[in-house]
Amino acid sequence: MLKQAIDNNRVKILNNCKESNGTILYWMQRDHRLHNNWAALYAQEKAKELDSEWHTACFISPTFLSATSRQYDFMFEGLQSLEKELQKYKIPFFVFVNNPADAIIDHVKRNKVAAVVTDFSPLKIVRDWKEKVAQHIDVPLYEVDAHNIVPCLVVSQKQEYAARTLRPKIHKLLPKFLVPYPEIEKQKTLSVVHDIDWQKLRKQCKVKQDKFECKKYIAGEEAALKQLDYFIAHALNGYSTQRNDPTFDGQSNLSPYLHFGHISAQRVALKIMDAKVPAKDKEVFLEELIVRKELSDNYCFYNNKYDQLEGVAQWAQDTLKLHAKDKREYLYSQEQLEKAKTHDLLWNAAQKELTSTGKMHGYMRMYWAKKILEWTEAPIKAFQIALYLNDTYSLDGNDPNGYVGVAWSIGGLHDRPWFKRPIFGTIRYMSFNGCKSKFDVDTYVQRKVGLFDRQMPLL
DNA sequence: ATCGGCTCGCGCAA
DNA sequence: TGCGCGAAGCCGAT
Repeated sequence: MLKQAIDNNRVKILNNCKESNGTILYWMQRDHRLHNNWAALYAQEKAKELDSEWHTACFISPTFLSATSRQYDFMFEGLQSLEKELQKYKIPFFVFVNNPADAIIDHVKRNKVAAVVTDFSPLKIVRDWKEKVAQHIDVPLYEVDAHNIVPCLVVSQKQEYAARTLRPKIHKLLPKFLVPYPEIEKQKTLSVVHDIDWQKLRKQCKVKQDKFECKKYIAGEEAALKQLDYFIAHALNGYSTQRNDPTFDGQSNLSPYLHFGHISAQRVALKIMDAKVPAKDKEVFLEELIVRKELSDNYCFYNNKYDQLEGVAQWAQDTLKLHAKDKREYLYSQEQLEKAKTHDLLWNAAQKELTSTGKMHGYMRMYWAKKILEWTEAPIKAFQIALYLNDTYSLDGNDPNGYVGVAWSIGGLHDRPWFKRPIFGTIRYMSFNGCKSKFDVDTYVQRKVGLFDRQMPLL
């Protein structure tokens, strides 16, 4: 009997097919890493069971939602470092740029594949691909949640109302799932040797060229681990009080790495728990890393209107409708906002931080999105613009976290109603004066574009 | 500097 | 059926 390394609750079979003879294909979709990856470990385990071997393949869509060159360049950088790691472990690696579903179906037909293993994503487009693949291949398609510590489908079977309803469910299951990972083993021989022409593949992608100069960060697992070490050494101590001060680089800056799966949240959590800092700081960070992040997957999985304002609670939609005709003191177009041309220097600085660094400080993200609601003619329009800007310019754009962040800011998602105001109704309001009382607005505003403190390793 | 009110509804206790 | 309390606040009173 083989040792069962993976909790079977992490695995879901998406069709009714039986395994045949051949290799195991790991369709790496969301989590671009070899180590600390339950989907890769499951592929390895399946291969052992069949006394066979496993391969890894990425099927890159030529376009993806609102992603542009900045996210694709970062992703390709990560995949190139992954290629080297896979070589070390003698795991064949294939990369295709095509419609993912069609490309996988084709690949499975042409090769002797015993089963396909993939990772988990709550996004509609990815679920559609998987459904098509599941129907058109004649071998099993296994889905393994490699992204969440407590698997999204296990922790809750419904859309959760707020963090407070998900939190106890996560904490109850953490001892079962927050465990160290087994090792990936080297395969005996690299059975398929082929060169990947990265430049050619990148050219096959049809994403738009970035309109703004953006810092270039080093992608991949090694860079992510460096960033994590930097955060633990310099900013974790005091995190609970300093994280909401955007003049201070007190955030982990791990979100681009977490988004592309260059680093596993589970590994981050285990490392944070070991750090020698006050318990309160760890607690606050882990709350954000685990509860709030996994709440985003919960929302997107159980609410298929996650990318529209219509997805939020009725009370929030009602209150926004009631205030639809309220006078807007300032009205800006998407283009004015994109170019950071508003009367509010604080808002402009946040927008420039986004376009020039590919990240915006977490606290500013809330203020930024709420002001878009205040300065556009309709809440639906505000939602669309905020999502467009986030998904186009944030390195972690097109992620459940982004959808939920915008829905929280503009649609009161996972939040409670607050004091009535024009335009906002009972959606929580945030003000310039509030920022002024919390941090030094001038220091934040006066930072020149490109000089925001971002300790992520530069390319 | 600190406090209370604002406002809705889930989940649990009774 | 009642009650406590919640993902990040604001504002005015004290």
